[in-house]
Amino acid sequence: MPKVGGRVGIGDVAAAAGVSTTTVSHVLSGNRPVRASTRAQVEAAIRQLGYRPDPSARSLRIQRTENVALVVPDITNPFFPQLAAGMQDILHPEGYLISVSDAALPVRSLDAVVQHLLDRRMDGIVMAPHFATSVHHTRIAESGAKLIRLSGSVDDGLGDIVRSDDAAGVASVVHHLVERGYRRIAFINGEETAEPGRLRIAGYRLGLSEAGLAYDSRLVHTGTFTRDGGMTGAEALLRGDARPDAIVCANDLIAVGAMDALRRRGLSIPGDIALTGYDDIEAAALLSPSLTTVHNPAREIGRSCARLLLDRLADGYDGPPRDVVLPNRLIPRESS
Amino acid sequence: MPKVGGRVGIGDVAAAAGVSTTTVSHVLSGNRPVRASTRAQVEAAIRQLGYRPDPSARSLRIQRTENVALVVPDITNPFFPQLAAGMQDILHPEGYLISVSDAALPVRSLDAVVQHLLDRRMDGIVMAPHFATSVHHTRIAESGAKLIRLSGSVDDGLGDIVRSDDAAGVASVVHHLVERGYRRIAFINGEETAEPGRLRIAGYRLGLSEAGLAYDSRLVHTGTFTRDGGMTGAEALLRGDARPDAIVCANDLIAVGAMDALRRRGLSIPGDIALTGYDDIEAAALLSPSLTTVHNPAREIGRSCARLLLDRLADGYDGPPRDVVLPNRLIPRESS
DNA sequence: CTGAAAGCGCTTACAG
DNA sequence: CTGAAAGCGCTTACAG
Repeated sequence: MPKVGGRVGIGDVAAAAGVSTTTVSHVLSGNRPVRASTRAQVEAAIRQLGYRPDPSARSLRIQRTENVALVVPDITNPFFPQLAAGMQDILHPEGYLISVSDAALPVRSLDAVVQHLLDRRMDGIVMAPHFATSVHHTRIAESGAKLIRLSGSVDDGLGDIVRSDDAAGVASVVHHLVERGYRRIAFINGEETAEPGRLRIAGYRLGLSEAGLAYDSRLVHTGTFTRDGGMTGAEALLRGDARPDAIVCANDLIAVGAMDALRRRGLSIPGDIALTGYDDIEAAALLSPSLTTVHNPAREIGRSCARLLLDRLADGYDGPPRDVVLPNRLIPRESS
Repeated sequence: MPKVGGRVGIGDVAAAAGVSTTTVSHVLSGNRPVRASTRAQVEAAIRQLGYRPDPSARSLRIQRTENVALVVPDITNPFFPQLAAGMQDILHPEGYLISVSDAALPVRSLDAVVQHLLDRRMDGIVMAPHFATSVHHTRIAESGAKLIRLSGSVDDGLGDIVRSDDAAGVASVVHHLVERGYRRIAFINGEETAEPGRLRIAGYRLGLSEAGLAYDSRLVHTGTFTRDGGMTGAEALLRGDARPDAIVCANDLIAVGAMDALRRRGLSIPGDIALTGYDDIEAAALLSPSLTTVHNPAREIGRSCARLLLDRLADGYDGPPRDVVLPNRLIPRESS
């Protein structure tokens, strides 16, 4: 029975089983062979006493916390919970705990969040914020924590990268539209200063050229990744002298805004103009018509991050940073 | 300068400042007065050596981890990330780390998740899963971890409760419709076996009676909390002999399904029939017409949970469980 | 106002 | 195959 008024420790187990704490420890860890009969006695004592190892004591001794952190720019953006769920799929069964930190400016600065996590001696950190700089990455790497990022280049040697192939995703939308018979395919982009903006317009151009279609700058409008951006963009395209028969939007929010504009003009989707988005937010399936889009494999990205981390944390991988690129999936719906 | 090849510990600081580790510790904690000049020397040494306390050593000594866990049934449901963000608003500045665990069946059983968190010696646990039983709550409370729940009764003495007032929320929707001139107000519910189902229909009846309107069972349809449920429910109401002029839905997904059904019949919203939802999911604002709904104060709930936890963890509150009820906010939009 | 020392509960080199 | 003992880096009663 458990001691009154005190946690049962490895010493209690040892006493109950008539062995040393050393042996108890080795039964638990499997780090060295233990005679079967001894092991059985120890295991019986553990069960009987309800012994549970103390993680702080273990961490102090082994100099690892077996804690992993996920830093996101905005936990409220549905992409990130999916990422977290994917990480849990892999790391939970291995006994790792995942702390999620939202570095939402201006409430919490990324500097402070990173410092906090390093102070807490996280074994691994997955950095999702797009505004993270090499300063942050360097600080993490120097602290000894393993680093995984969602964008950037592997050349700095600071850690592994996992990402999805946005350009290929947009290109697959273009192919889908071409197959459906559309030829005058327009593109409404968000900010081109952002990485997604650059990658997605590149995908649009790639898709066109693969389909043998010419790039026509009159069919391209650059704005913001918002509903307003989509409305403005669609109106500009409809007023222009090169009228599109399909509009590819750089994200779903832009597509919602474009849908507003088309509806106001009395145009039918996809009858008069086809429309596509990117991201597959929840609303994409709920709109009428439902929106053709590309599903970002957030959960899969999370799983990959976790596997790369585990390689380094548990399996002793210590090679050069790896760059994992995951495919995106086209989700055809009513709007195209 | 930091020792080569080793973490700088409290002993290094003590040596550099020419004091004992006891004094260094007290400078850090403020647990006993230290002469100003001594403190200054210690602080200088800390800064110079870049000393950072080791949380495992501290936890081992003080028998607390300063870790808090949030357990959710599905991190992918947008309510829960908001909850997590609210908790962070309060707990991050206090130095607490928040681990998020998704007890999504059948992948991870709640039993296993709870056990895992207790093994990790969490100081506090916020339990959101609706399928948590008193067995789980009892195990948590007995382990010494502080428990906060999002539903249930405070009478079991197992921990604090934070919730929003769903019944009042639905009642406020009914009032809103009555003010707008609607009188034949129908209700489409989800499963009445679920707590939200029970609370929301209660709110509907409350709203009616407060407005002096009679309850008419022909205006009520019970189904599931899904888009399909809404479609089926709306069709049944439209076929019935008591034709409504407004439909209150027990959640936004039901409202989306009802919108499908109305649209198919060629009915205009809100011209022919007004429509409202509950939850304020992202899609509610993106639909056309945008959906009048009730915003669940998820972030505020998270903040309240964190404050109650902090009361018990840091401020020594040890009184009886508290029951915090937060108001919901009506979001009037185009559909009503 | 300050310090010497015990001890939190583990893991692991060292020894047999 | 097993054990005695050191030590991870802190905090805090005890003493002065």
